[in-house]
Amino acid sequence: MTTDADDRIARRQVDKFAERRRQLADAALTTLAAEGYARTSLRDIARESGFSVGVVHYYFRDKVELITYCVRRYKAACVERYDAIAAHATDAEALLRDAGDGLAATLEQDALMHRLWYDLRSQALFEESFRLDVADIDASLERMIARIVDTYAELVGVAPRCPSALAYAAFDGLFQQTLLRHLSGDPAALDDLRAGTRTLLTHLV
Amino acid sequence: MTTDADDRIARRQVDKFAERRRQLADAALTTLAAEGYARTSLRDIARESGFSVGVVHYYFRDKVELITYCVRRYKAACVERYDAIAAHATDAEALLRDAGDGLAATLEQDALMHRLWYDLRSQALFEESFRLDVADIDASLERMIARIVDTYAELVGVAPRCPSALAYAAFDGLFQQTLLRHLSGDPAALDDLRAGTRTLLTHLV
DNA sequence: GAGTTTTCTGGACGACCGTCAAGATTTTCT
DNA sequence: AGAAAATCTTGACGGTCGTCCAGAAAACTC
Repeated sequence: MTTDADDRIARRQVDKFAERRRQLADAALTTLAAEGYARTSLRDIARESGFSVGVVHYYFRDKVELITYCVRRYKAACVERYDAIAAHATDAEALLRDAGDGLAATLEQDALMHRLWYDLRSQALFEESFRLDVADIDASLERMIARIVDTYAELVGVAPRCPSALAYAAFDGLFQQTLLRHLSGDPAALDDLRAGTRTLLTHLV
Repeated sequence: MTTDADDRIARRQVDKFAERRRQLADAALTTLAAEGYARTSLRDIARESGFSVGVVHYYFRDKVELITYCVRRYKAACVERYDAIAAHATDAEALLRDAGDGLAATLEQDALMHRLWYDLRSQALFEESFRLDVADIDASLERMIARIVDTYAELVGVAPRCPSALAYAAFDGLFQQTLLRHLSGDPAALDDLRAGTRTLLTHLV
């Protein structure tokens, strides 16, 4: 049987392997965010990572496994980011402001990642390989919006008036349209997102 | 100078050339709808059209010109389809019903074309070549939603309470989420679109 | 230090891509 | 009927793609 020292050594190697996979996946996400799914090759990803294409194949069975791993990694980052939005508001007005500011902040700071999200969600309609992971992300996003809507409803002392799927759809549309405008250079886009968030929350609750 | 007969002959040839371009573009749209932008090659399009790749190159300078022409052709079809939605309602309840039924009908009948639309809109964020045409389509869609919202507002005798861009964003999100669900086989998707259309109209006006 | 294991490189392969052009075929004109 | 123009086919080209693998280099073990 192996000793604790054996376990520690084996564990260190496993951790090293996993750490390299994360590193490669981060290079992949960077390239995907910059170029889009359709225009990203394994050679591009390798170049971004500083390793050869052979290393990508050493750590991932094929391109599909790498992309799927990336989507899962993206999801983890997503959940972390969104759970923080409007998490501490204690009155309705503060929540309206924090929700709008939170969504505007994440859109501005991670515009290219959000663009990638819509790209991948769209690609998932044509390719099976990461469709379930994309659906998981959508479900997380819906929960985030439901949390904000429910919290707002509580703070104004009413029950929410529409299903969480509809609220999510409306916010998703607002976010996506704002992203398009922001990426086109529209200076009013983020303020319109804040105002739109307020309008949707007050009208849908 | 040319005679009338000369004009008729030249015109017939120009028409023949344009007709072949439309035919090739329709084959391209069919293939794009089935496979998505990323996975569609000129060879695939040629195969769908029944002509060789050389014919595609005879009528279009390159792939970019073909895709751009397709997007414009798609836009024309879009505008025609959407201008008919809820165009004849004479009371608020009829408009709510017609708008929901119209959006549900077009989603159901042209699901793959709508999927293509979201694919192309997403691609337009990464490639310049058809970005302006995609923006034109978005503007048409916004006008369509604005028309429906304004008509509803008139019928209930109030002014609309939110900007057309926000109304369009919310409807676009609803439509897209419904498309995702419909394509995944969710039997309730279209009914939820009808219900969601009603909720958005009544709450945003 | 030698042997073993892990990690990584770089070249090759077959397939596919967009584009081009010579020439065949069809259509039109005289 | 023959010539000209228009239309179309087919093969080739250079480039890119994902994948594979022999072997080099680095790290590790004894």
